[in-house]
Amino acid sequence: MTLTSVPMVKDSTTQSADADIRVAVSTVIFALRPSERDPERRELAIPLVRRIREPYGDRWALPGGWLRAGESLAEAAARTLAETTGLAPSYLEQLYAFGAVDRSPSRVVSIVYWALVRADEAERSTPADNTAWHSLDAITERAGLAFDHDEIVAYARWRLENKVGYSRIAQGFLPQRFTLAELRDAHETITGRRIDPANFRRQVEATGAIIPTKEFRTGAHRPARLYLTDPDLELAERGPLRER
Amino acid sequence: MTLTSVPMVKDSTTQSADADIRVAVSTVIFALRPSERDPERRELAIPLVRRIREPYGDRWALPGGWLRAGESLAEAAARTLAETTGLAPSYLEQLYAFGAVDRSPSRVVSIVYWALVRADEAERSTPADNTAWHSLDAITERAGLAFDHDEIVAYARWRLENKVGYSRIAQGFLPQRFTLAELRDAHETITGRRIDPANFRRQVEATGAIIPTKEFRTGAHRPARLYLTDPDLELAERGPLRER
DNA sequence: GCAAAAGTGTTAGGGCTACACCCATGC
DNA sequence: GCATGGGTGTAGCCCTAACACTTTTGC
Repeated sequence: MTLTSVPMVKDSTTQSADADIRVAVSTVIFALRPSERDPERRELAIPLVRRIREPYGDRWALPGGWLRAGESLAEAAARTLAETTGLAPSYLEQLYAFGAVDRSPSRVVSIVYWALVRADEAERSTPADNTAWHSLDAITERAGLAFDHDEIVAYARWRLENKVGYSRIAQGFLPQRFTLAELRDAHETITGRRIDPANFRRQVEATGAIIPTKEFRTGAHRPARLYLTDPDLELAERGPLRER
Repeated sequence: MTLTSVPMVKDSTTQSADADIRVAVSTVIFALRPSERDPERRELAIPLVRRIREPYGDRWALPGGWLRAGESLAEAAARTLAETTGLAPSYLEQLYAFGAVDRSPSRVVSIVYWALVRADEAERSTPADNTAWHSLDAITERAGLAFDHDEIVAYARWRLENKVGYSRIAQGFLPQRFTLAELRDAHETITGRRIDPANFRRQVEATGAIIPTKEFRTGAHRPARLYLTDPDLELAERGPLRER
């Protein structure tokens, strides 16, 4: 990355910005995808982009780019999401702003977002060049991502895992119509814990977050009722923020 | 935060960041202070700085400043906190990155932190010039802060109110030694709800977040035992993040 | 003694967990 | 019919809210 000398404007009465601090936006894009070892099981995965320049040339990194003058932070996140996966997110939330001095050779502040995409869309998506889905477990085991992206991914995973416990975001992984078993499976693979099907059903029904249909999914056993996500409810409480 | 007119510099050597996006750091610094109307009661308050330049000249704004090349985001927040109040925070956490295109005449991304300072320190502090404590209720009623700072303050208050319900942060408002009534009063003024003293006592004791001493605070009635904050416990769970 | 806050005891209700049990389907 | 997941019932446990009651002080 080239450091261009930008005229420092020192206001005599105030310290102004150091002009060589740049703003990037990156996104951790979660999907539930069939595991490669056992295609019957699903696992958390995110798309990564292989870097072609220094620093960290040839390493995998989070999709992202420089913030442009005319776009907001969330717009920049949605843009890079579309550029790398061709998808629109079912959920998008700011994760954190990372600004340690030594996180990059030049001074970069990264505003990181995290997003969910639906399982069916993620499978049909055609990732951009140099982009591939990576299992979260593999990333965590092997580490070695560019910059501080290993830490960022770990933090995003922690946030997802927490939030799935007190919100409806798990529904952001599922297609429009889904069974309770699919929703439960999403919870189980995200948290890594077994959930009692009976109790899960009652808890989810009590929240009113899902709408029963009259359709059933037929399979090897007793047909399971299909549900819809209530479109009037946010997947997670956002408080007084009005982003976008 | 002061906005000076800086020459637009377009970086021509790389199609990289638009060089005229600048990074500021601001902080919402909460304290519990005696109410002006009724000094027996305490209320939430934050220090604000009166702007002396356009835009928003003469308006009140959150303390902050430009991010400097050699400091991290949290360091910048702690620095402006010390500059405006002369205090060190008992708790400091990143709130959110605000980056709407039109939030300032020039393009500014503000990384906002929120902090707590202890009541006894806040009363002894000598705010910097053009700086004064403002009751949160008054800010919310009157609105009229510079930039999008009304929204930022509202969001910070929401975060504080939520977090006090599932963490120990209320202790960040209190001096080293405090009574259970003082801790309960902090909870009550933050949430605006009455709390049963008996139940509150048991719940707090059960968490092990406070250490009973052998001292008592004597007053008009039966003396109350003094407690200490357990220094080995964080005031709030921070997950895998290792800021600073 | 009286008022008021500090502190303890007790009980009812709700939610969660574990698990027994019935239902509907494909094979 | 049998295996299996879909779906219902239920009892114990813990946490919480509500509130009665005792203790200790200043006045």
